[in-house]
Amino acid sequence: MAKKESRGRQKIKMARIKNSSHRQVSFSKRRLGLFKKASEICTLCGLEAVVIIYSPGQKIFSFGYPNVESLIDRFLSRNPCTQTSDTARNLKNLQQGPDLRELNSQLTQMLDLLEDETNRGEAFNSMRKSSENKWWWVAPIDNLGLHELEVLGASMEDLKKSIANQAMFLESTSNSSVLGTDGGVGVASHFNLRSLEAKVDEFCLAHQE
Amino acid sequence: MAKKESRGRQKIKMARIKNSSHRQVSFSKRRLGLFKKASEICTLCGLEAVVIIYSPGQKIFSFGYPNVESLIDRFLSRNPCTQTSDTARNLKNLQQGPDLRELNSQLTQMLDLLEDETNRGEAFNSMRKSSENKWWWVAPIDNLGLHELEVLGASMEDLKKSIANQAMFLESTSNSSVLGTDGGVGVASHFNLRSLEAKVDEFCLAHQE
DNA sequence: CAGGCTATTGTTAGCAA
DNA sequence: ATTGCTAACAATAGCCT
Repeated sequence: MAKKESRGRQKIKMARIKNSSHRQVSFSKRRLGLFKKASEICTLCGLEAVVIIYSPGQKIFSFGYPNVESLIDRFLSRNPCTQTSDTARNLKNLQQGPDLRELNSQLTQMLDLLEDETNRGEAFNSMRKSSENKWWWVAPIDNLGLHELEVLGASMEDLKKSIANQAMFLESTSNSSVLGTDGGVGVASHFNLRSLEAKVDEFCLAHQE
Repeated sequence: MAKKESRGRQKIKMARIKNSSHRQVSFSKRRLGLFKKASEICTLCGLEAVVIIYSPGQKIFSFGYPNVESLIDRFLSRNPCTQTSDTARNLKNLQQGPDLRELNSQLTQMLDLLEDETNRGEAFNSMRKSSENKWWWVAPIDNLGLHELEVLGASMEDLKKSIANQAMFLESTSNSSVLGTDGGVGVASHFNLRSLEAKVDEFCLAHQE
């Protein structure tokens, strides 16, 4: 029995990771961690929060509870440091979330709950009551994976009755110059949290009409 | 030798904490934790991020690297789902950070570096090179503690030459109806990260003219 | 390149001040 | 309401598949 003893983490040095590959990995992992933390503080403390991450590339990752845009809007309204408030107010009127968002939010919930369910299979019972008025939301900066979204959305309907809580995170691409021309050509959308992706994928295929 | 064995955390249940007091404590701690995580991912991965938290009260806590508003602005610009983009563009022109911000940012850095310095006293040596083009910033939603800010700012100038890195977090109140009338009456501004507050306080008093 | 694994470091409830 | 402490939990860097 060989003993593996040097596989754990080492102390991290707080500086930009030089190795691009390692940096990317760290980013992926930590992004999820950050979003999870945000999710937790929202749930535990019953408050609203937004996290937006701009990757060096063209991707924007954002997480918001209950909704990214409304919170940003509120932030602008509350932030009259510049002449912003006026503009922000106008913004407010225009700012109404499409329906794609809602779908997405439900998707989000499902994915995460699915995880919990898979792992334990009963914790969601008590969640159901307290989470009906809460909606985790992951912002699609552009149109994002409308493709997969529809697929998932369909199968989701089946599950969403019994699950609702926590958060999941979604990536959206906004390659404004490479792939997106006018600002409406979302590309990639990955859903990952632990091993959820695989499970969800199964589910989707199974529930596809 | 009395053994204290039941003082650690227990498994947290992911639901809103009923006890308002506990919830507040948890919020304080977790908020710092979240900001720290955000700070870390920014530093390690060399990217930009924003975190905004809306407490149930009137307070808004926000953290942004390198700058909250510009990132939010960018978010809005990149998010043409509604007719927002137009408005956001206008917003862009108006949005220029005052100078108060800069002061604040420097403060921020100092505080954190101070911690590191206190703890180790030499790690900051290598930081200095790589952090010159990075500015951690904590957003004052209103005008925030202009009071303490000035006091700190003064003493800060003395230190800021030798320190620059990481992030610290600042709270700003936006009691728009209670204390603020027009949107220019910030009130509280606390700086905390571990035991920094005390140290900084000392420092400020020492350096006050 | 994404996921699984695990030793380690990091975070944080519960107390007490 | 924030901080220090400590022991539990949780996140994750380094590896490997």
